[in-house]
Amino acid sequence: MNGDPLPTGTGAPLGADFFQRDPVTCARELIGCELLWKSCGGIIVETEAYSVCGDEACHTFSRPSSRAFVAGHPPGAAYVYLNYGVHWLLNFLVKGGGENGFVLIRALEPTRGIGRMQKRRGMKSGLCSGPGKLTKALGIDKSQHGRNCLGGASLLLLRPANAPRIAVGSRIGISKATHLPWRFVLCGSACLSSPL
DNA sequence: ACACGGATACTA
DNA sequence: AGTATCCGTGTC
Repeated sequence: MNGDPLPTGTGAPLGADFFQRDPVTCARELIGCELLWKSCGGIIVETEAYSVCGDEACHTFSRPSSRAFVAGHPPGAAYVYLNYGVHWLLNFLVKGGGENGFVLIRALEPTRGIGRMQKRRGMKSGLCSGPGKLTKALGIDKSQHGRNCLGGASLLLLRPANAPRIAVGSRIGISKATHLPWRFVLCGSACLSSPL
C-alpha cells in the first residue's frame, strides 16, 4: 500500500492486558515497542510514567476531568490533550493493575511513513524527537482522545523482538514531583527529546 | 534567549 | 469575567 518496507524484528501486538499493570512497569516495557498509526510510526524510544497515587504531576491530581477519564475508559485508551495551547500529547491509560495512571509517549525513532511525516512536520529530520513533535508527525489530535485503538486497524503496538537496553532518569518539563525516576529511554537512541 | 497559544480549573 | 497554570517547539 505505501512504499515503506515492513519493520523487521517486531514481535506480537500488545493487548489490553499489557496496560492492566502499573504505570512505571508499562512505561519501561513500552521502550522498544513499535507504535504504528495509520501506516506511519516508529520505535518508542522515550516514555514517562504518571500515577494517580500521590503523583502531583499527574493530571488526575488537579483535574477532575482527568479523574473522570480514568473512571470511564478501559486500559489502553488514548489520553490526548493540548499542552501550552500548541501541542497535542499522547498518553495511554494504565488501569486495573497495581496502580492506575498514564504513560506519556515522548519520542519515536521513525520507521514507517517517513515521507508523510516529513510533510506534516515541514522538515526532514527530528520528526518524532519530542512528545509534541510525534503527534504532529503522526497526525494525532483531539479527535483521538478517549478512543481505545488497541487491536484496532489504525493503531497497533508491537513488542520488540529482542530485549532493549533501557536507561532511567527524572521526568522532563514538570514543576512538581520532579524527583521521581520515571523517565525511560532506549540506550544510545539518537531520537530522544533531550539527552538523559 | 523568547514568543507563541488554548484548554482546564480556580476565584468572584 | 479574569487569572494562573501547563508533561513544548521553532526561531530569535
